[in-house]
Amino acid sequence: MSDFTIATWNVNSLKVRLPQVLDYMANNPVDVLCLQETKLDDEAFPRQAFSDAGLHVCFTGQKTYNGVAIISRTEQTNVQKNIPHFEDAQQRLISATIQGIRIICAYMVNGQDLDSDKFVYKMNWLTALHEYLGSELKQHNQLALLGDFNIAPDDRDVHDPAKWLGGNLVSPQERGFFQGFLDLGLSDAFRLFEQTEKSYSWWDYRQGGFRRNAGLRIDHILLSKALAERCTSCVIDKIPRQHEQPSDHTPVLATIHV
DNA sequence: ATGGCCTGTGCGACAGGA
Repeated sequence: MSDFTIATWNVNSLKVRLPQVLDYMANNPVDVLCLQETKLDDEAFPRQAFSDAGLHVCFTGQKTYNGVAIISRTEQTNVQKNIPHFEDAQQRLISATIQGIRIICAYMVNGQDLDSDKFVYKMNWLTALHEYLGSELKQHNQLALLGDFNIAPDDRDVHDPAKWLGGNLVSPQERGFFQGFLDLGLSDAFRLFEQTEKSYSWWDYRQGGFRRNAGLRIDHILLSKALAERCTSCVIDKIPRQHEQPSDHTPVLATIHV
């Protein structure tokens, strides 16, 4: 038996954060790292830097916006880009099987505002993801969905619930989709364990958000039953958020006894 | 204070993020 650690990190530009990502893989026992907001098209992706470090990688991206990647220490098979049967110009999802575990890396839609066209797109995107997850769970007993969900599932996950009440990222509609994922049989790995209060994964760059711990927990790891039963810890690693030139998100890690 | 910051684009502001 050994530990298998999977993680998710919205890097807010892989071009800027590449040294931090390589450093993170060199110095942490992370077997799989899912990245979001790479903001690079596939031609510009630094594949050589990862292969030089002995890492496997799959990715799908576009210039300026979005973009996702999965970094792993071992081979990846059955790589699938985007959500099948969902036409989408935005590159927000990639799946791969690694050591028998189906890994789905997602950068879910922000939505901007409840009366925005972008919120309509968010609802449609989440509907397509729910359908895809149902189909993937039928084929894969061991499945993990990791990423930037752009949903704070509970008021515990919001630094100032009164200020955010009902707004984008915390609306009943968005939380309904999160609950829908749980209803498929997935578990929020972070809530499998006792956690310190006011634990967040994102802090605004403005107004000293990190210093004041004015954050949100919007980056999540959801595990199928077979993985949740063998999950031994889930933590938010705040150290990268303390670095020079940090991403506004910090990594979330889950360890599974395999 | 529907601003404050950061990134990309591309060279001046603006879009987008959350």
